[in-house]
Amino acid sequence: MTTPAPPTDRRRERHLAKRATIVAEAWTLARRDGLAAISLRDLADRVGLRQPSLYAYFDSKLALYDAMFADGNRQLIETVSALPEHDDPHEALVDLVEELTRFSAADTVRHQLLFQRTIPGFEPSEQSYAVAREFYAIGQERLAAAGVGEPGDLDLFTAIVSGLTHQQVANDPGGDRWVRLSRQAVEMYLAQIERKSPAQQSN
Amino acid sequence: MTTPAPPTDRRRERHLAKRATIVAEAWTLARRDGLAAISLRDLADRVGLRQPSLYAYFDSKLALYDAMFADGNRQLIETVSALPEHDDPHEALVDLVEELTRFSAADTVRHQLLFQRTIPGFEPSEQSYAVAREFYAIGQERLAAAGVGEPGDLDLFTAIVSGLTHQQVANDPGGDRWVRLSRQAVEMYLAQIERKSPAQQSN
DNA sequence: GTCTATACATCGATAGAC
DNA sequence: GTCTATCGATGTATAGAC
Repeated sequence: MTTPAPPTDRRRERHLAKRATIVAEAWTLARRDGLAAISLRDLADRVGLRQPSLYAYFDSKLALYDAMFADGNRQLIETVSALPEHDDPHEALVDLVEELTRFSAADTVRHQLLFQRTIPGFEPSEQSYAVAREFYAIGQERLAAAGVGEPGDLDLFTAIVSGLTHQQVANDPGGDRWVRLSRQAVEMYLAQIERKSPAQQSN
Repeated sequence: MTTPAPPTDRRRERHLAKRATIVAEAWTLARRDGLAAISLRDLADRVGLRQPSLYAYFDSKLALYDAMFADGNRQLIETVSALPEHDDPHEALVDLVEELTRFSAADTVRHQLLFQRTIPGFEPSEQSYAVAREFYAIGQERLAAAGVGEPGDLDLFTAIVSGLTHQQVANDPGGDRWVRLSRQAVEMYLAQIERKSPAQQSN
């Protein structure tokens, strides 16, 4: 996909390290100029290379976006994995939603790449998409712990989360206007689930 | 902003008509290649002009995006204005949300330009933004009719609508997976409002 | 208003030497 | 792997004829 793997482990390690540096610098550039406005010449300069040399690490600009997509999703997994354990699955869900809204608010272009289809021609590769699915599975787990499993209920939940994050990013980039609504949104959602099919427990 | 208005009404009319044609063709191009991938040379070809002649209608590419932004918002206002009247403000709200989700699903790039900040450097002009505010006012009116007025409650509502539309566009572009959830989402929302501050009436 | 012609800077991408 | 050199295409803009 990107380039034939170098022969020795040493070389391979160096190669991957440099690749990571390039991706990190690409995020910086994207934050400054916009995601679609990343210039490969600028990027190369910032990592001590000439523009054509980038092609030793990425087959194309879209391949760079793909690496950023995978990277952003790994950050997402790391972030939600670091959340403290909770006995109460409802509270755990509130924590999750608040954290996701903060995560998006913290980096507009990251949110843009991960959750919006905005770069013409870009579609995540199978490998990168697998990382995204891994995150989705974590969310699904938390929902299941709160007693939510119906497909339609899951869709409603993703809509709520995506709505909070999107509004936060679009209308209050630095702030917490929609972060503060996370708890209420989760309570509203769980009440709706409960209303539809009352569970036996409610401790 | 764009070009000094032609002297006579006849000329002005022609000018505006051609401008509208260009904008319409720009939408077609955006749907085919992506919003950020519109080429002014392509666009000029499609309206029977040479590329420099486009500058008789738009000062820059960003000015073209601005015209598209205003155009899309006018379509939005037209769409929600065409909704049938309703005695029940709750039902009117359901209709509105369903229609908004359908509207977004019907044209991904239009949704992208209207509701996501995706084009580097683009920011709506004051005039274009006024059209967007006009639409927002309509929505606010409908909400007020349903007894919703608190700022936080409005924010929660915009999050729900933006979530439904975004998920519909991103994960089921041609379909109605989230359109079908609109009614449930509105009922969930109104129940939450009612729970917070029970109203005197409930007819 | 529209054209031809032209200019400039920038861009992603490739060829080929080392 | 990295370089130089170069390609074709792009957006932007202007001059000047008609």
